[in-house]
Amino acid sequence: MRQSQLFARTRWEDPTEETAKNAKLLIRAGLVHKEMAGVYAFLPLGLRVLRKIETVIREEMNAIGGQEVLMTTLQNPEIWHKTGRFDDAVVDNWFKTKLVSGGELGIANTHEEPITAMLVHHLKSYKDLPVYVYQFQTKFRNELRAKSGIMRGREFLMKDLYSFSRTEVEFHTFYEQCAAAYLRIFARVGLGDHTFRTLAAGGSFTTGLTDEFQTLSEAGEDIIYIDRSKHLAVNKEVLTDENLARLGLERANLEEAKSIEVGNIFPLGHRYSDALGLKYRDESGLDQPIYMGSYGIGLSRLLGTIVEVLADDGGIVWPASVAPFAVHLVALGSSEPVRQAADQIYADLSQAGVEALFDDRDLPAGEKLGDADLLGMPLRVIVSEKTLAAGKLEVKNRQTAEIRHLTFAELITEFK
RNA sequence: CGGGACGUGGUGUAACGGCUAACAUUCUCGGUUUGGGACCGAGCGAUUCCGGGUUCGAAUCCCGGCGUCCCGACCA
Repeated sequence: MRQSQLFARTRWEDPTEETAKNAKLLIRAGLVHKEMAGVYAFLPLGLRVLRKIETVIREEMNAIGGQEVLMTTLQNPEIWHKTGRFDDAVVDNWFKTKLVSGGELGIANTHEEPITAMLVHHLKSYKDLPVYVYQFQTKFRNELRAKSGIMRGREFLMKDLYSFSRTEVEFHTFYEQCAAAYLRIFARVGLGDHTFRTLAAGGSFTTGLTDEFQTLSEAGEDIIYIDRSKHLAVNKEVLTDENLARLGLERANLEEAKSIEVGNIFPLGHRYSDALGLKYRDESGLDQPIYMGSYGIGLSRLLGTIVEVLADDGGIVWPASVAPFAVHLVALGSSEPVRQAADQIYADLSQAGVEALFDDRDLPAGEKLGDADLLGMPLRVIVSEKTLAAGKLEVKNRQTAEIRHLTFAELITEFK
């Protein structure tokens, strides 16, 4: 993409109304637009990151047998009455609206009920199970207080998967598969070293313990105790000797840290399947309850977490897996030879299938280099009088700041 | 929801109760310039968040509302 065509402009100064690092950088870089507190729109570059995160998650969910669907935002209250969760006293952060005819509707804040109710029409026999259904969908939650920029919004994109198993044992097998998939996802988006599977309390969904995936960051809302060698952690809320023993951890090896909850997985048991009448017929012709689990990752929060954790003083640092573009091609100077050479390299990169953002703007070098740092593509490739004279491109790694001088052919091999 | 801070061109700031609300930047036009937020010149851009009050006079003081951020509570 030619940067001269990109409508979203960068800003040099921090927006005064944001204090969170993720919001300051994402707004300055022109990746998001704040609509109101806790509500952020994604601009072209931000959307590209979101789509790449989505792709990573989709690949991992498909690999463990997930089937993707897209449920609705408008929700039928009848279904929710069956679990008692339409009541504002039970779920206090509903957004609701009304039909012209007067009937009340829910606006999706989660999807256990509709997915379970939908599957009543499709799951009948033990032969149909297990089934794993997931989606990428916007959730709306009427938070008392939106905060931390993009991290805790009233509207946000989430991947939610629901598992439907015949037995608790079958459920547990999948639960562990999903936990492993989650660790792969966080590793692939560049947060592997910073993210810990963490034992936590179940909240109002379930009585038992659950697992969270927590990324170490001062911007986090949680306090966890981590064992770095075992790469496991315990949330402060369930830090007991019994739980430590369960995980094979010892207090002496634990380190306290603030963290961001980037994902969670938990057993739902029969709670929703019973309430909504979802059951299956077993081999002997008897009806049996379906054992459910729920598995969530907030994509927009994950995007914000990547910014929080990996950014440096110069701006955002994207891992290659989720960067808007693999290469930021920057032409310095507007002389005809530089222009032509840069155009040619841009065309050649496209030809080679390398996604490049081409800064073809007629701006002073400092501004273009500053933007390149702020936007944070993994590789910055400079074309200038200097590089033309040397006959090689200057290639800078955004994360390590390493500078190399490569021919185009050498550069291309990086992407094979 | 309790507490606190704040609200002035697109952005960032300034202005004792008193002149045409100032400066920088962005943007437009012309010229120059190109390796770390260039230069010169000329322009455009504001109902000072909204409503009410005090006053000869309000961006400024008072009341109410709305909004934004922060702390706490809450967090499927």
